[in-house]
Amino acid sequence: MRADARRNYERLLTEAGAAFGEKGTEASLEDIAKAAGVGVGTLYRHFPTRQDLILAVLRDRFEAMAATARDLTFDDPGRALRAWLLAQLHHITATRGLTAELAVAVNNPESPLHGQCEALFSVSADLLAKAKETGAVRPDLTQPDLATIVHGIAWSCESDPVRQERLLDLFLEGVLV
Amino acid sequence: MRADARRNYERLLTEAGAAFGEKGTEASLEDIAKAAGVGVGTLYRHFPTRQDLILAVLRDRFEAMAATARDLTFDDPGRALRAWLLAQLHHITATRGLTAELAVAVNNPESPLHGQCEALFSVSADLLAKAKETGAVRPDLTQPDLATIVHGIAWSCESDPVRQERLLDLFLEGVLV
DNA sequence: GCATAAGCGGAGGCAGCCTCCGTATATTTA
DNA sequence: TAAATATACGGAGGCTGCCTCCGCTTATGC
Repeated sequence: MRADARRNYERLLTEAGAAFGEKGTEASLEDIAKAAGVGVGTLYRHFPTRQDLILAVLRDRFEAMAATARDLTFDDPGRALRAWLLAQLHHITATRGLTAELAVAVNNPESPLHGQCEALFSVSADLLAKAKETGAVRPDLTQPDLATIVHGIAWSCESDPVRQERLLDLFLEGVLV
Repeated sequence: MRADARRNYERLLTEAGAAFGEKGTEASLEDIAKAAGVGVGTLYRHFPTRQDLILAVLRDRFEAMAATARDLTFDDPGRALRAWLLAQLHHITATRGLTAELAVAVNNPESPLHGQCEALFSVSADLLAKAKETGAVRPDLTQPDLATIVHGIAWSCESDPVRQERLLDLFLEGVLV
């Protein structure tokens, strides 16, 4: 790839992330191109469809999430699991505007991002298995349960991390006495 | 309101509900007008903005939900609360495509639908108070907690009522042992 | 039946989507 | 270093959907 092409690609990705975060996935692609200082033609050559652009932005975010996962410490399995779920919440919130797309990627095996999801799933699955071994969580809990509820919580109070954390704890601890 | 106007209004509402359910809130308004057998002008006179149309559709759904609430039986408070949350899940699922709008109405006091939400909130609040009295739920649980988690669950597995019910029960019972 | 208030509908201006292709520039080669 | 060429750029233009405006139509009251 030519140097100018790579440069434009990066700038488009940056501006797209900002625009999607501000205005949601319906942000004008012409505006994104303008913000990146290129013509629409260039945008469409790099990202033939809006979906391609969205996916490219998400791919970046997945990297960040995978990095977080690698840095997790594994003292108490129950606490480790909670920490990981909380980290996911923060990442999803940082991906404001794309939460719905993220959820599609997670739930739909057809998604081109599903492969990257798998890596994160396996982190969840490992932590979950450890937590089950030590009896920290109920044995019928599954990794998809966790993925789904985390996305549900992240989406339903997208702009309020405090409430997200509260709902996560309610979920973990239960509501019925 | 003239008879023909009322007729067109109703038909537009019906078609809009169908279109939003099928294609989401971005469904073409011209298509909706066509499906209802009227010109776009008529659609825009009745519903000056897309938002107005969405809100009108939701208003209908709220009525249905309020009716469900009135029919609730109040034997065991814990069970009654669960039944009400489950009923909400079903209604939100039936409002497929508008879940996000619904959540906005619930969370944003500025929304023109917030008034109708209040009626439903008070049902939740009553059931919640009763459940607390009998010690069926933890005392720090709030009505907004419930509203938010229900929407999160409904949204995160929009098309799978079985998983919705499972997640609701996980939430109620808790995950940590 | 007529007058008129109320309602209808689609033409048209505008914005954003996406394609296409002439122009410009990075890279390779001699 | 300069020519050759592969690669990339960018915006004009066709298209679709949004929304407004206003001349035409029709229900309703007298």
